Amino acid sequence: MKVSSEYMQAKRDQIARAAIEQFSRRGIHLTSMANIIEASELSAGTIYIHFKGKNEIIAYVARTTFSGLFAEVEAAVTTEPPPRPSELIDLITSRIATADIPSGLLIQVWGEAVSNQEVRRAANSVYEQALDTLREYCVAWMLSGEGKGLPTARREAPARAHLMVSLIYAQILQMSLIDGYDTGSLSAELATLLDRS
Amino acid sequence: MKVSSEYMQAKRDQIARAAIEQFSRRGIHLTSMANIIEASELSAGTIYIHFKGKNEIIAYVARTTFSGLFAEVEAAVTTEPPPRPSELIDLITSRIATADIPSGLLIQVWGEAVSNQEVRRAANSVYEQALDTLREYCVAWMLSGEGKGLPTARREAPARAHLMVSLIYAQILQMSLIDGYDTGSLSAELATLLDRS
Amino acid sequence: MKVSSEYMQAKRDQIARAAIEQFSRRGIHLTSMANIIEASELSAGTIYIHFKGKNEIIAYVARTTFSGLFAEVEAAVTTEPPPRPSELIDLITSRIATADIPSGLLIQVWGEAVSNQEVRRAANSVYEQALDTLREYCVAWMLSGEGKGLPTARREAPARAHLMVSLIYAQILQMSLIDGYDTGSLSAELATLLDRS
Amino acid sequence: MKVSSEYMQAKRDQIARAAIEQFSRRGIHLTSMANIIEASELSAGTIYIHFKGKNEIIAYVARTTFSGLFAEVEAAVTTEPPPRPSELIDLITSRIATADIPSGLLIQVWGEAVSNQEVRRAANSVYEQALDTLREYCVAWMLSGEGKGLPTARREAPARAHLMVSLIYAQILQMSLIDGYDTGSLSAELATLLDRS
DNA sequence: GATGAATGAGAATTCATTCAT
DNA sequence: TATGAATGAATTCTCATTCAT
Repeated sequence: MKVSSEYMQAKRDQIARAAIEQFSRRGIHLTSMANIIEASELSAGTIYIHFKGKNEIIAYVARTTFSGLFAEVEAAVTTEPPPRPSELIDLITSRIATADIPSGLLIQVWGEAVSNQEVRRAANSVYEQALDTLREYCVAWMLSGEGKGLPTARREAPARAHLMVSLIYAQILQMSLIDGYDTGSLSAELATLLDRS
Repeated sequence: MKVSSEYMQAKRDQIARAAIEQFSRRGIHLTSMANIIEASELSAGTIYIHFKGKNEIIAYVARTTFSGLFAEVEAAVTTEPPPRPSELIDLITSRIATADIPSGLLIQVWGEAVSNQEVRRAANSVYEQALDTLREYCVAWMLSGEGKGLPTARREAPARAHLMVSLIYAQILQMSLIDGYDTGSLSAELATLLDRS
Repeated sequence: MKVSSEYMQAKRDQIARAAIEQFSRRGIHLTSMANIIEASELSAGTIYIHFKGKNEIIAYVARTTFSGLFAEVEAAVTTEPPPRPSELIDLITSRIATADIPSGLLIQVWGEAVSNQEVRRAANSVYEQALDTLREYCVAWMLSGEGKGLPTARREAPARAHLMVSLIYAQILQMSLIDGYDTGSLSAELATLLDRS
Repeated sequence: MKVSSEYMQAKRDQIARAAIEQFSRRGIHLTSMANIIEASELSAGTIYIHFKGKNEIIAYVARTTFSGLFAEVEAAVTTEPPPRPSELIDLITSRIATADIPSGLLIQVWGEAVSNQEVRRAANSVYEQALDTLREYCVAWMLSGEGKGLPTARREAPARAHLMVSLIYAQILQMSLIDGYDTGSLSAELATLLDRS
């Protein structure tokens, strides 16, 4: 029974969606395969046709989660007109808060990365990509928003991008961890620090 | 064979130390009770005399880990002479990097907090304490380091403290997560942003 | 690998048979799941597909045991030609002695009923059924065997049925408990007391 | 530290009382040594000074329970003036119902006797004693109550005693097992059958 | 004799994975 | 490909018993 690879990919996503839902609700390691099987409305055997095992699902979900994060970063930097740095952080933060990838999962996956090499590699890879993307954004912003010259911009952009990544990660962390956390309470401060136009 | 409560506390710590070591190495949920039993050099029964079960160990380790984090924050703000804000973040970060509580455990525990109410409460509680402590530090710094008046300091301190907590958490996250991460690469930037003396 | 519900029921019975055998030999609570697993020639996991746990097995075995007892009562009262009361007790007693449900298990299950609500309910339910069945038998016997009128029969049957249940239970008890017990030694006496035809 | 044997016996009884209470409430095998230790207000070590282990406690409790039963039988047959047979059964039944040995424990101990040789021997021994005592009572009753001659009485007493034991055991069984059981509902019937004075 | 922390074998149960249909 | 009953090693936890104090 030959099936299209679209079909296979759709099944993988169906399983991944179920896993994501269960992982965020119960915790990655408190979610059993039985939980995923039930939530996906598939059978045990079918899951194992599409994934080699639970570890592969975890790795896939981790990559999906990181992709989601990176997609928001990229969407934010390409917004027109270009947002100011503080607006960009707000934008990313608020989009992640409402994304179909629960932000609680991000922290869990970071925790997983500590002892799981495959997940760790994915976390590093996404981190580098985000840093690169924000570096380019910072160069552009310094040129047009702050009126700096290209050499100056290139020199200062890495540190600025690093700061922005840090603030984004910190917002995600606090958003998922702190009950009643107000994302906005950092925004005003960031505006005065980052948006020197 | 009556023993003192110090003895009992020492046993708890012996077990907790073993758990911390195993949790950081293997991951919290990939550590079995058997792993903790072996690492603690105690018997299964003894563990269960001192802890109700694995969940209680996790919660205790989480609280210990958070206490360790808070202890570094407090040690840093009481350093003499008072460090500048960027120095304070450096100080906390570097102390955590070398503390007996592995920083990888902190991230895992944050991940655990997503689905474990008890751990979550502890995470929130430590966060509030750290914020309070940093707020006081910021007021003091603005008065003496920036020459601001008390009303101004009081008004601006919360946002500044929030920013500092965010940066500390972000540093911990990157330190544990990003291979070859250079803590110092953020320091210079922070100095220009935070230390307006 | 979809299977019929008859197949599932057959598995339950296979497990129950193994449990019954082990329970009678070792005692209910001295039988471990490992004993049942081995005797059933199934795996641990399979047992737990078919029963929620040991308690469910105990309850199922209790119900099975009581059903077996009631089946003998019912078989005896419908014997043709209708046996005299003392013959009926003999019949039930001797059938139970040779039934595939060991009579020792009955006593154990009665003991279990003291502290196990589910088993207790089953014991009460079977008792009531047996009493009802014997009451009908007594009415019929008084009408045809003793030549009494219907009102008299109806009035006297409950006490007679109660007496018969008591004697049946007492025989089972002594049969399982007393080494070298001779069931017959009560029969003659019962004949003179009960069979007033 | 030499102590009197009265002291030792008192400790044994203290432990046995705790065990009896726990056994009747929880079931013999669902009672842990820890339960007995707590209920007896002694320590684990002390229990093991006075009993070799749990099995010895069970055996001791079983013997105590059977002794209690036999004591009621004996008390009843020596009542003055001599009770009629049906009164005797009533008397024994009602005394057991209010004795400090819970009747539920009797059934459990009978259940235990199925797979525990020591308890079984005790059960048999008490049964024989009760039978002997009731045989003597029956002889006496037939002589004085029914006006029979000694040879007749001696010939008929065994069967009568057997019947009485059976009825006593049956009453205990139903009393402990059947919710809302009315002991009296058998009494009237027994009066007409047994008290042919 | 009394204590109670320590022991470790053994208990019940779970769960990722397989494979006959 | 899909199914879901079967597997059995691994897991968490308990408990009767011991022994140093």
